[in-house]
Amino acid sequence: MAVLSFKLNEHLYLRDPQHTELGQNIIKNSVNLIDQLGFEHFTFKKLAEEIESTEASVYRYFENKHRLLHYLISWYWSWLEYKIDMATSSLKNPTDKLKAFLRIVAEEKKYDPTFEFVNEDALYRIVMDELDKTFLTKWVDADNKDGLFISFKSLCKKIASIIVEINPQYPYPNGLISTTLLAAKQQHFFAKHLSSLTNLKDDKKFHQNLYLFLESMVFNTIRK
Amino acid sequence: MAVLSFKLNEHLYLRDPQHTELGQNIIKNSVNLIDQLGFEHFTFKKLAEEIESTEASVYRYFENKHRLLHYLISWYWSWLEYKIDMATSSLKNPTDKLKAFLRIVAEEKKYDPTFEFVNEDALYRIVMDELDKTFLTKWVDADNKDGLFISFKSLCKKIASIIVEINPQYPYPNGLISTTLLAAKQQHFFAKHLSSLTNLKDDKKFHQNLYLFLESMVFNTIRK
DNA sequence: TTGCGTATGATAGTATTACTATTATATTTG
DNA sequence: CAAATATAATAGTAATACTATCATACGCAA
Repeated sequence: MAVLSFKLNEHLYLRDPQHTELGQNIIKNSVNLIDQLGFEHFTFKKLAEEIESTEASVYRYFENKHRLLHYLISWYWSWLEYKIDMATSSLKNPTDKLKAFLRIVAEEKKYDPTFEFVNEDALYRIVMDELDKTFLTKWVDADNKDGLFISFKSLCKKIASIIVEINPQYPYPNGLISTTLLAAKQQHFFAKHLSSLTNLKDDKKFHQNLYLFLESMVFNTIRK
Repeated sequence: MAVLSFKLNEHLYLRDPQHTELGQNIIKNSVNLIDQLGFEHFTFKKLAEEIESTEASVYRYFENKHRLLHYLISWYWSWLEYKIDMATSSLKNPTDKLKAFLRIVAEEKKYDPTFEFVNEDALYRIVMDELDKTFLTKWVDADNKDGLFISFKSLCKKIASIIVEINPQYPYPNGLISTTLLAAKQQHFFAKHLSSLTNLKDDKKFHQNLYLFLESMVFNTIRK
């Protein structure tokens, strides 16, 4: 079986976790632990206990837990971009491409056996709950210089260029896409926890309705 | 001079800070300190040093710093709703009302002498940087039960009802408004720190252009 | 086979944080 | 003046986010 992995920015880690067993264990179990405990209550100590290693060993892979979160979320965006590339490569019409993009953003994230050591639905929940913590810190600018956000930026840029294809006059393609990506996870969060802030319900039809919400917003906004 | 104050949910505090000098000092200086240090590096100890009081005294007003943040942000939403009420009360046409709302959301927040003990532009920066930390925690559901989010919900609800007036067929008024409110502060944040995620520049015309971005998104999305 | 480098484990230690508790003092109110 | 209440002063605790040191185990090259 072909093994697919993503090349992530080197500043995300001290030692590449994809190359060693301990590294893969760190990734796998940190996804599960952060999902369970929430990022604030997740510590390298607890992770070390879980994988029967030591705090010091984890610190040899990641400078701190914040960078580990960056790593996981970058992985998520790379994975999403990969899925979007697969879905759009055969399409010619930019409108179809944009729809395919929205469908993948809105769809349910399920465990994908292509990546044995990442639990995608847990990772999706982490993105939903913790994404903003990667940039809402005093280190944004430094992190940005280190290139920690390139996965997200790359995805945004790609979709923005599709919008430009559809309507070269629309002046805010990047803003609209970043808004759309963040709205997708916010609406899911609100459906779960603060239901009066959304009209979507956290039920079986959620992903379908989220798609309709995003589609109407994006296509109406950019039409000439 | 008339003194205006907002009635905020009682669960936000242990002792109402608006009633005492120490309380007002806590509010005033916590706004400035959080703005300077960021919420993570802000502590009650540092605040106590600043106001020449003690940690224990601050804890008599607020259960913890998280609730204090809730308090400040609830104050902000109440203030915004008040400004929107002022601006829209004389308007009959729901389209005009919605535009007035968007103008206030997008406009620059300046120091307003009506509220001597809150520095509104510092508070706006806090909202921009720290808002999401009020709900992205393991206590969302408990906090929600305590009513800590009513200021934000109340604002959302009010604006959503204007959308319903304009187009009763549009199915996602609440989702669109929560998206708009969050997009406003996200785009400002991106303009400042991650400029490739927006098409707006953090310059003098920022607020004007943010208005145009939001207006085109909202009005195009809801039109019949 | 020896020896070397590297990855990991074991253990200890530190400054800071987010509190809780207790007691003393000052101020307000009845 | 007495009683109630707010605040100050001080101490203490468990957890966190690291850093440092040393020992061991493993693979590989001479």
